[in-house]
Amino acid sequence: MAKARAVDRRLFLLTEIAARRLNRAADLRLKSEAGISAAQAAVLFLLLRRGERRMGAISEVLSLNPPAVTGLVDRMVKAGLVGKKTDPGDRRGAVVALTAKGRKAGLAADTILKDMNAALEEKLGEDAADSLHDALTLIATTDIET
Amino acid sequence: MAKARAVDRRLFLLTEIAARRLNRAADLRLKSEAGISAAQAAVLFLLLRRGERRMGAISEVLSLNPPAVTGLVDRMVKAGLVGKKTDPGDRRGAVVALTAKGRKAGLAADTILKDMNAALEEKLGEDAADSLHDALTLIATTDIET
DNA sequence: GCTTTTTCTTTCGGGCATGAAGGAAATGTC
DNA sequence: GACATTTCCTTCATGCCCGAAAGAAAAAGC
Repeated sequence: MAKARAVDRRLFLLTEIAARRLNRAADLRLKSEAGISAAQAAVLFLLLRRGERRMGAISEVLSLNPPAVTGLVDRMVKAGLVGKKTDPGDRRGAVVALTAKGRKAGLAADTILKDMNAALEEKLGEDAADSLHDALTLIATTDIET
Repeated sequence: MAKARAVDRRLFLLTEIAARRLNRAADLRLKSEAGISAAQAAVLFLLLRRGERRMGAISEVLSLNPPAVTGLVDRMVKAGLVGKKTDPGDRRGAVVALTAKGRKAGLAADTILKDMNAALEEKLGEDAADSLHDALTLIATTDIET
C-alpha cells in the first residue's frame, strides 16, 4: 500500500536537487579522471552507441534546446573530442562525429559512470533503482504538461 | 522480483534529462503565471516554510554552492522578492527575508507547483510517485560518493 | 522558374551553477 | 590585548541551459 503523504510540490524540487548532486559528483570525477564534463560525456555516449549524429538528433535525445547543443558541441570541437561538418546530403544540417580522442574519453567516461552507477544502485537497493529508472524514463520520454 | 537489466550508467543521465524537462515545464509556467523562475520559487518556498534564513542555510537545503546562492538572491533582491541584511548577531552572516511581493509570488507559485505535481503523480501512479520520492530524497540527503 | 513555407542551425541576451580564490568578522590561543 | 584560525559570504572566470529571433538551405506551391 502507498504511504500516506500530503500532496505537495516536492517532486519537482526534489528532482532538481537530486540531479544537481548527481551531476556534481559525476562532473567532478569525469573531469579529473577523463578530462571531460558530464554534459560532454552524455554526447560522447550517444555517439559511441549510435554513431555520428546531427545536431537536431542530439538535441532530441538529450532533451536539450538547439542553442544548448550548439554551445556544447562547439566546446567539444575546441577540445578535440568531436568533429563537425555540414551534411553533404542536406547542407542545412551539421553532422557531429567522434574523433579518436573523443572515443577514448568516452570509453573512459563509460567505465567511470558504470562504477558510480553501481554504487548508487547499491545504495538505493535493486528494487528502488529499478522503479527509479522506470519513473525517470517515463518523465524523460513523455510530455510533461500540455 | 526486480526486472532483469544490464548494469549501465543510465541513472545519472536519466536523472539529468528528467530534471531538465521538469524544470523547463515548471519554469515556463511559473514565469508566465507568477513572474518568477523555478530556482527563485525554491528559495521562496524555503522562506515561506521556515521564515528568514541565512545564505548558508539556503545553500545547504537546496544543495547549491555558496556562489550560486549569492547570485540567485541578488537577482531576487533586484526583483523585490526578498530583502537581505547583515545578521546583527553575527555580522559575517547575511539574512534573507521575504518581502510582501515575495510572499505573494511564493504563494502563487505554490499553487502552480501543487497543480503540476498532482498531474505528474497521476501520470506516474501513486506507488511509483512514492518510491520516486523516496529514492530522490535519499539521493538529496546523503553523500553520493566518497 | 520563382516565391513561399518549412526545416535545421546559429546568434543574442540572460539566468543559473561550478571551482578556486579573496576578504571580513567571529573564535581560539597565547 | 595580539595573532592565527575558522566561518561566512562574495568576486572571478567559466560552463551550461533557456526562450526568442535571425539566417541559410531545402521543399512545396504556383
